[in-house]
Amino acid sequence: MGTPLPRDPIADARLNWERHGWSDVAAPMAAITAIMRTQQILLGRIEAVLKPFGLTFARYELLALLSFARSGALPMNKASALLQVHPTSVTNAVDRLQDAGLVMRSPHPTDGRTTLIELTPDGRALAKRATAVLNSEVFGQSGFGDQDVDQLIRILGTFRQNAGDFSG
Amino acid sequence: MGTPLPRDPIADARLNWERHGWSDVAAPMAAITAIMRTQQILLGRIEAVLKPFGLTFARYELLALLSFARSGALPMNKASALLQVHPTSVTNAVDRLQDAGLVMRSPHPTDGRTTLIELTPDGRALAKRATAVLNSEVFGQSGFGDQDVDQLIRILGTFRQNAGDFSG
DNA sequence: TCCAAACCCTTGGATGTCCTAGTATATTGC
DNA sequence: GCAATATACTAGGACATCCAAGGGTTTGGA
Repeated sequence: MGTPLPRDPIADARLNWERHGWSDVAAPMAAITAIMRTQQILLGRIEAVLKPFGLTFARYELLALLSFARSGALPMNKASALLQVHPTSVTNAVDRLQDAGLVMRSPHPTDGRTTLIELTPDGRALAKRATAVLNSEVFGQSGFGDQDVDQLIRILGTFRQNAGDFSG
Repeated sequence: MGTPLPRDPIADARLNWERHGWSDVAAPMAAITAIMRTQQILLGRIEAVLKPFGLTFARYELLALLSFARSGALPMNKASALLQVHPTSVTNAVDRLQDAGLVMRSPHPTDGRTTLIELTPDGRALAKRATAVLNSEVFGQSGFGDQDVDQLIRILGTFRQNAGDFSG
């Protein structure tokens, strides 16, 4: 995985698609495959930055979400919905963050079914430090031009809305 | 995860970034987060289509790659490089495809270190059928406009090249 | 020639994601 | 008021990914 390939494997796949008579879907296939690969690269960069903090991307996202909540606490199901991940994934992340002393579980005051996730002072401080490094090392050096960033936000925003992510 | 949110969570995150004085990286943060989420949606669609075939995306990618190789066989390390995944992931995928009778391992004729992965007739037939459904159900209904597809291929292609994926 | 370095694949361990069930609590309808 | 339904979280299993380490093979310099 270290050495660059002499040719773009996705461009090659697109040519293969066209050679097999699937020209009508070759371009979207290439675009979708490129999204998959780009996500993989970006996730790798993010995880490398977070590793010294003992965080993974999944755990960081939860910490960041909590740090933006006014009370610093959210119900599990709310976090699951906002992060767009399966409830069991939130349970998993909370388990580990709790072991690390970064969040606490507390009962919901009126609904006995609901568990609140609450940021500890340590968790809030770590979220702040991790965000600062992420901003400077990843988001500030994304490698996308300003106009391309705007294009991505527009194209992927439309896609996510059509996919039913949000109604906005 | 079923009900659409009333607001775009990524747009909200961008507003939070700006409110905290990180306006300079708020847009790339939103673009990168959107890529992560879009990948998640697309992967879900792909896996749903492949499930009836007993395939996952990782295993399908390997089958498709082999079906485009002239001899129908590739060394493990070649497959790892072309698919841009860790060698152990290829080992894992080959194990399961071999159990399903879709590929075979065979020794390299001249290099005793290398193992060749070879498509069986069943594997070749399944790859063909799965690709047909993927083309019609996913790539043919991507939800991206033609111009947006071209933009994505351009933007992400540049990004991947700068990230060292290929030297092309 | 010969041994160390490089290379290739596999195993074992850790993480994360999802799915299917199962348990506990709330709400609704009769 | 009590049973039926709905909701919220947890437990266990299947997969995929990566890293670290190990054993076999090849290559190249001393």
